[in-house]
Amino acid sequence: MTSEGEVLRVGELEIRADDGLVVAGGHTVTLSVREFGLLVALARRPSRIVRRADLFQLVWGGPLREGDRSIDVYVHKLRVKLETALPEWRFIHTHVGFGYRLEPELSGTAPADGAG
Amino acid sequence: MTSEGEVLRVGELEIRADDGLVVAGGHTVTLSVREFGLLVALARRPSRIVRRADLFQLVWGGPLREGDRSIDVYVHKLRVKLETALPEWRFIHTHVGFGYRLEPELSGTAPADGAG
DNA sequence: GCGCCGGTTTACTGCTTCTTCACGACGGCT
DNA sequence: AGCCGTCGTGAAGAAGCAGTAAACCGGCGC
Repeated sequence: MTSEGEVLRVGELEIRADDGLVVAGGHTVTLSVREFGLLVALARRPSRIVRRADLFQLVWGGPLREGDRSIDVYVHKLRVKLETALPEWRFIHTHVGFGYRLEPELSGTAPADGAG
Repeated sequence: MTSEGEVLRVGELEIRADDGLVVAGGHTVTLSVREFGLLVALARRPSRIVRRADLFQLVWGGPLREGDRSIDVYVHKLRVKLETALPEWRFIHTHVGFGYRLEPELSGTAPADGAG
């Protein structure tokens, strides 16, 4: 009965893909269906850029229509919730013109990101 | 023998699954068959989300028919009884679109939970 | 037969979630 | 500098889902 199904881990995040449950540092994070789907889609390709069209296909289940901003809106919602749960960390990184990348990174502290 | 059968503990709740008995803080809580079944089904997956279809299968013993609201009704009944027994605590948490999760949580106190 | 009790179904209400829109910031290009 | 495409963000309306009360139904004891 303790079979846990698919469990994705990204930094302090524990994502139970089969249960619809996310735990951040021992606390349960409540996500909506879309938010959760988006997080799972990103978490399955950690540290890699996932194109917007691919995200839409995975979460919404259809082709991304021109002018559709749903992804932007839900990336924002997800960021807010993740930041509320783990203020120290940033998870979702934007790659303009390409897509989004999920990777834990300390916020506030200057990351070794091309700086230097 | 001191074998007590299956005893589930969730916070102040002590659920004697084989006896059909629930004790909350030394006080016995009287539940009907359905209420008890529901509580046991949730208590066997503590801190995890149990889907509505799974709950129905476990408690009612059949597939959840479309439009059936029995689960909602019994979750409500259960909440009322648990809250009467332990007003300080909330046990059953709703995850819209996913299911329910059993976990003791102080009412009124907002945990670090991005859920809004 | 009648009332009680638990289970089931229905109806109404309210909140959550989803979608779309609007405006502004940012960066690249001319 | 000005224009344009992309993304961030807040808000409004619509749709879906859950909370809740009450009606309805069948078994049981009086």
